[in-house]
Amino acid sequence: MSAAPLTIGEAARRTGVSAKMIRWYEATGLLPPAVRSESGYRHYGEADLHTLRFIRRARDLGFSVDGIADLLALWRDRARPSAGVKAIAQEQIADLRRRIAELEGMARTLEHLSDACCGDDRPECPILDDLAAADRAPMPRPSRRGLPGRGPARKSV
Amino acid sequence: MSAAPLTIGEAARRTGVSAKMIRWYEATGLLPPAVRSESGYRHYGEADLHTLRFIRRARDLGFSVDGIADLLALWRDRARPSAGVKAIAQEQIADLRRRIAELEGMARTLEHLSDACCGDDRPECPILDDLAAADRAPMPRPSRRGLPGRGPARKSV
DNA sequence: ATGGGGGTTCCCATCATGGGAAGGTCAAGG
DNA sequence: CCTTGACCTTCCCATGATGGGAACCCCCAT
Repeated sequence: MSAAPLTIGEAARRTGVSAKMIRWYEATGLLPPAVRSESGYRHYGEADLHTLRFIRRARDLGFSVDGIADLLALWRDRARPSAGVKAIAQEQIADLRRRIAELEGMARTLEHLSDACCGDDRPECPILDDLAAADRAPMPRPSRRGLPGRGPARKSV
Repeated sequence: MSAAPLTIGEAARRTGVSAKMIRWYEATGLLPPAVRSESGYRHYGEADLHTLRFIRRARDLGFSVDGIADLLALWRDRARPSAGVKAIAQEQIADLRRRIAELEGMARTLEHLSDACCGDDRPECPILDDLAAADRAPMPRPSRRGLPGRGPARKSV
């Protein structure tokens, strides 16, 4: 057994987690410190690759790093009750549904406005009229809490 | 006319844009430098409030600050063709739809997994089994490009 | 032995937002 | 007049997950 230890770049290639992120996960405690060669290179074995793929998959399902830490702990505890895992998953689902609903609301509003705008050479524009409408209640901003949202924004719309 | 000039806090209260953000919008050029009193306090008039409400509304529709800058420019240009505005709105809609589809995919997958997990005292858990499945292709991460995603993440899942 | 590819650390940027410190200003009340 | 407290100013820092890049070290193959 004990396959040849892989360097971080190789581990990155095989798991789809970038070398940069592997280092970061280690620095922030999501991963235990990797074994080092004499010269300081990190080395990874099969078990590490497994963990990295787990992380990668969880990220793809939208879990935050904190959530993944919880999942990893449960994963390593072979006696865990599945109820705990299911609860985490359902919180995540609820979170996703909340975010979807928020975006859906925005999209629908914009679609209405866009449909009402003829989009030709003339300056009349219901979209701008809506944005500029002065009669909006200054609601206390529905608190953006709980919207991870991943990924840097596009450069410009 | 010329109503009494408002302080930044008052403007914030009336527009739903926090004082902090008003200063930041000014610092980054989204807003022109505000008029100052002798002692350095920023003062805002009706036109400024109007602009701030415009910004607030656009943020609520998910536009990035860059997008809002474009919209503001069009708004101020009374001769603009509405086509430009409509194009921006439709890009934004497409962006929202893309993000929704991504989240929807995650939610559906998780729902399948969650449904398959009995969530009791026993340790068997299809959710963890899926996350741990080793046979995943290390696809080059579907490039998170173009997903603004607003708002800081929740503290922990 | 030399070159190139890849490792290491450290710093910086993103995007929109809030928290907080240190210090100046203003209006109301004693 | 002076205090008090609310409000303003600027400046720095943190968030989350990610990438970019510099400066430097290491290892293997020609």
